[in-house]
Amino acid sequence: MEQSKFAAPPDSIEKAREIFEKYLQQKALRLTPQRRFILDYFLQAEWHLSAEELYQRIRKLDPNIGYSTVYRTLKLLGDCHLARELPLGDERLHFEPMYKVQHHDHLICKRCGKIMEFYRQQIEDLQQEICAEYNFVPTHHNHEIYGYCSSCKGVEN
Amino acid sequence: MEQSKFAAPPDSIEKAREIFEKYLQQKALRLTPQRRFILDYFLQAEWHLSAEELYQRIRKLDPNIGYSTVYRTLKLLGDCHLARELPLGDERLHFEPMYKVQHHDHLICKRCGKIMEFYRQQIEDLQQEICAEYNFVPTHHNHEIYGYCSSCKGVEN
DNA sequence: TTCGGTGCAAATCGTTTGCAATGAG
DNA sequence: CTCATTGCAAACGATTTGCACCGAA
Repeated sequence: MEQSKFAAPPDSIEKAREIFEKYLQQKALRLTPQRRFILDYFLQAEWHLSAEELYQRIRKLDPNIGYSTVYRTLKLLGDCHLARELPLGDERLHFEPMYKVQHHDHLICKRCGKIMEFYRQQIEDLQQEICAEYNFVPTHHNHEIYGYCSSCKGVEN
Repeated sequence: MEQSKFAAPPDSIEKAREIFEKYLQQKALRLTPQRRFILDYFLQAEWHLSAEELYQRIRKLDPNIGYSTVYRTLKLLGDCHLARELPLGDERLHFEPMYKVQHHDHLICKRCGKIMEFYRQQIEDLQQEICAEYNFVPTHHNHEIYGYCSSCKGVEN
């Protein structure tokens, strides 16, 4: 029974590292200092980041880590469910660390760009119900609601 | 009260044309043969299309319509809610004609690419409820569930 | 007659990839 | 030792834009 989406995220950095290391071993991949560094930095991020943002921040701490390594590592983290890819409406992909966070989806203001998080167990349950009907095994979902936040909804244009 | 998302889609090509023409007039934009042609072709599409697909099909019927005109017109159609932008997991954006179709969201198989449509009034209602809580005025949403369809769920890899 | 629209080619921009050097196991 | 990984720069692919001509209003 696949349940990656529904498994609780790791609640300690150590546990997350363990998941990553197991994943690498299983695929006969190597644990490099760069990968370890990116994992640690990413998991401690307070919020979702674009690859670019992550790269810029990491580069300040260690200028020897390249752009492509960040991209490649982010993909690995996605594969082992330590990162979640989020299409948040702009042209780039954002990544949300799956660490100590409860699953949630997003409300996005089209005017000021403000992003809020929401969660409804009922919606999660209904999705399960739908999947069962279609005989579909879900791994993850995207759910974003676009519109205008309280500060922007009256504003002209 | 904004309700673009919840307004019924036009149920005749004529009504859709009217919406488009009103929109253009209101913005002091011009109704060109290209725009008319793209509108008509797009609305009759049986399903969501990428800009590329739309361009290729239209080009067969009228080789004088350019790539950029398709993109620009699709954006206009999005603005007046005759097209809905869909991020379906691949690198490109798809556009779904909002014509005679009931609103729905998508189940996407990560292995074979099959796309199925689902709809649950309860989920729509819950979204409204969430927006009310956040004092947020929704215009539209994306909701895609990724996983494996019935034919793919047992398959190795 | 006036500007907005068009097609084309070039530019953008996020992301991916080829490659020679590096280093984890 | 081997072969996965790295950083860099070049490549890619979807989308956008500058521009000179065109044509809707």
